[in-house]
Amino acid sequence: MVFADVFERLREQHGSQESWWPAESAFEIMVGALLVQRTTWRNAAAAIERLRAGRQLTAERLARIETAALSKLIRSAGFFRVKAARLQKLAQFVLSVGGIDALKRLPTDELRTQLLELPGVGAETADAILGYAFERPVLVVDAYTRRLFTRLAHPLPAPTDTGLKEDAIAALGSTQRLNEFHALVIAHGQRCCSPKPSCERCTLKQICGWDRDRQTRLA
DNA sequence: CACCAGGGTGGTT
DNA sequence: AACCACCATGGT
Repeated sequence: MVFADVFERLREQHGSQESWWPAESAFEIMVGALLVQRTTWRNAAAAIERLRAGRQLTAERLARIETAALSKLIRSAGFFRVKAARLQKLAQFVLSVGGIDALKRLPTDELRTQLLELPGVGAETADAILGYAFERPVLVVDAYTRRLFTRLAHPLPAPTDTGLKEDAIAALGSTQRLNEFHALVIAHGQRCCSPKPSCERCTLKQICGWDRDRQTRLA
């Protein structure tokens, strides 16, 4: 109930979010999911464009390039040394299983388990890859999602990640709607509910939970 | 100048 | 299980 309601109201406020994660292949989305960690999409996209321009945006090339050379290409995404090593592990993994097409045939649970074994792939990145690269019906729970639903629940306890995922899948159903929901939550978090002042500028305060706030720190 | 961005990991209490 | 430091660039 809550999810479908929030979804509609976020859409009213921010508009539909189609093709929010632009990419030309599933592999490119996997690369982007690692590069965007704790950075802006702008900086991650610049790194992807440098990889593309250098013709390194394939599993074959990323698996073979020197780590130092790779880290220079992705410099703009930050944490470039750790991310370079992680990208190479990802590329090697894709090659070892027989390519992206082999991964597309795996059941969602099994695919998720294998993704989580990769260095640098935690719950959020795994779900982003599942949802956007492989179009599986999952919810990406990130810091924006937790903040929003913690505020909505206030003063009740914050919902758990697994609870949010189950409810979202039950309420929204399709991969397309789940992905758009995630995009809407981020658009809302970026344009409206900033971390610190807690929704001073929000035009739909009911969504942020600002109107039910009791001077408590909600971030 | 401080703060933040579409996290994950390893170590400490 | 809850914290903590660390990774590092680029925009505001």
